[in-house]
Amino acid sequence: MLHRLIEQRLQQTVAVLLPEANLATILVRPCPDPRYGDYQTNALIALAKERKLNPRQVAADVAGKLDVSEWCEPVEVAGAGFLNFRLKITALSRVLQAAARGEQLFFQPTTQPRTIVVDFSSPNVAKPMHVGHIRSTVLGDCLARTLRLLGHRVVTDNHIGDWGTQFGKLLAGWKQQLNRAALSLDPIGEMERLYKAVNAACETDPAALETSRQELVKLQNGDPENLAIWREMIALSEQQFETVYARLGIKFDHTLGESFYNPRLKAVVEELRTAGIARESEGAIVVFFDDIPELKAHPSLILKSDGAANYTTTDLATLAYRMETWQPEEIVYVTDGRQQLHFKQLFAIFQRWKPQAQIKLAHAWFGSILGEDGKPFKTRSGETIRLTDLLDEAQERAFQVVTEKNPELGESRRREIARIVGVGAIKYADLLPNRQSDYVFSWDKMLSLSGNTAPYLQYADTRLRSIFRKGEVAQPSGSASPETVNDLPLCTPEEIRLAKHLLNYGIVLEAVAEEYRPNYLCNYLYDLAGLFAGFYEACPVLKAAEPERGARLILCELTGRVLKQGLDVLGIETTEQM
RNA sequence: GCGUCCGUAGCUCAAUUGGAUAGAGCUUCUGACUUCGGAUCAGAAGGUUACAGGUUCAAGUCCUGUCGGACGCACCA
Repeated sequence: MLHRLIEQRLQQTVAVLLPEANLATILVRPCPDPRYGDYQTNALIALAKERKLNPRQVAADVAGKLDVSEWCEPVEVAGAGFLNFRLKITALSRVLQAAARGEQLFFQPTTQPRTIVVDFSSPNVAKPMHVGHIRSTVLGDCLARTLRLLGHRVVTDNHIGDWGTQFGKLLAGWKQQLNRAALSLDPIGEMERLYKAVNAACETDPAALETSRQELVKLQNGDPENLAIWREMIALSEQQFETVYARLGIKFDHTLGESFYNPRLKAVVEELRTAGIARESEGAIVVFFDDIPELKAHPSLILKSDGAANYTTTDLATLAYRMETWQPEEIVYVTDGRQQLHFKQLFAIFQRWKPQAQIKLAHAWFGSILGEDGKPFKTRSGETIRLTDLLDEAQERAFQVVTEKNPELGESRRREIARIVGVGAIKYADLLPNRQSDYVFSWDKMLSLSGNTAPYLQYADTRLRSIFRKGEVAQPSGSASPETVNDLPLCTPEEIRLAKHLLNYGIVLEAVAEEYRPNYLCNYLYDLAGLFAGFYEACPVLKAAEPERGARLILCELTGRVLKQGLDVLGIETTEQM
């Protein structure tokens, strides 16, 4: 893309003027304010300060030697020593024409594809998927899609919670008070009821607690009856997961739950013991981090004093399995921020265990879910909002709006549009905030259909498509006839601003992948849709005379492609009508 | 007590990680030609970025302290 070409030329020039400069720091970025230019660099300021030179003088010297006239208007030195670059319309036009010919869509796939495992969603067996799962699910899916688009080999793995102490209570409840009729009607609701009932009993009745403990031990020892019940609970839960994922349009390459790793746990503990990484302490097997100040006060258990493994053990086994199976260069865990300490410990243990491993381990954590009162959104009885209910509500609200706006459409068509709008609104509401912010759950916010929301972006897309429909112009699909695009006049400010914004698509995709932050893409697309709306108001397309008409059609086509692909990366569908 | 994250417009949030005059949406107010779809657009109003210091050409962003909040700190996942 153009900013890269400018950057290369700048680096070449700096290398000549200041031979020992570190060129990796010489970067060209989009200008925050279009008044100053389209792209800028501030690297010369720091460079000059290091050498005790006058920054403005260095900037002026570089600007004097730098030849970017192929792409830019004369370079300007500004402020403390910024260089500002403003694109020539001819250069802009060339990039758009190349895109119209299908050569690229304002980004370049990576030249160094990596294998990246994305671990996300991870719901628990026998529990309803609730609003707490949606953020991991939607974020993880978006990151996986972004990395794939950029050309990486992505493996998505749903590490479901199908093992653990909760099964003691579930088994006890299942045996004592299972209602088969209720189970067939609403399996998750019935299993949740059983768990809550036994859980409540355990708080007052030590005998109930003991029963649950014994059921758990039997399960862990391979008791056939308990294993059969456990498998049935998993099967019922998986049906629920599939239903929700189908509605969200999300697929996993693998669903390997915690239980999958049971056979490997003993070996993990043994290896860590013999390697001297873990040792016995107070009856448990523990890893200490005396040499890591941050973790000094936080040792990590890998085997409880009762001989059972825990979360950390399973995660270590999972990590080892993924290394052996897929040889990834990177693993991204998308979970709640409350697990930060756990992942710091996990990564530290892994580093000692496999010091030769060349892998980037990343915890892409997100904020907690709060209630509308700002207090923690806890899953006490009756307080959970099921994901299925949330989706139903979103689609129903969208249906009312669709019906109001398009009463002439048939119901099934309106339902389909409502599905696309409703699900899109929920996903977007989850992707738009900075992922590290705490998440304030609010029906109105989640389901809002106005403002910076998915429906706004979807609406921009339908208006855009409608131009091609109305004009009976085939929406070119990447191989537009070159002769129609030889001349691409961009005259109005609206056209130019829109065109320039298109060029930055790739920068944003790379930032999303680099920092695991889809909100950059949300904001980019919102700006794109806004610029398109401004263009749409100011610049008639179909009524314009040639060559404006052709140029504007190409601008529409490219905007449509970026918008559609960008929304697709967010996991959001578009629709012809809405 | 220790650690992590945070405090930005009335409300909900951005700010590409140290860049130039801190931006959006919601809300309120004012406008938009018999218009390629008004789920739209143009404009107005709204700020001592919790507070006090410090670092430097430059601080919402980094450092110190204070106040306020959320979360986490060996046998849950």
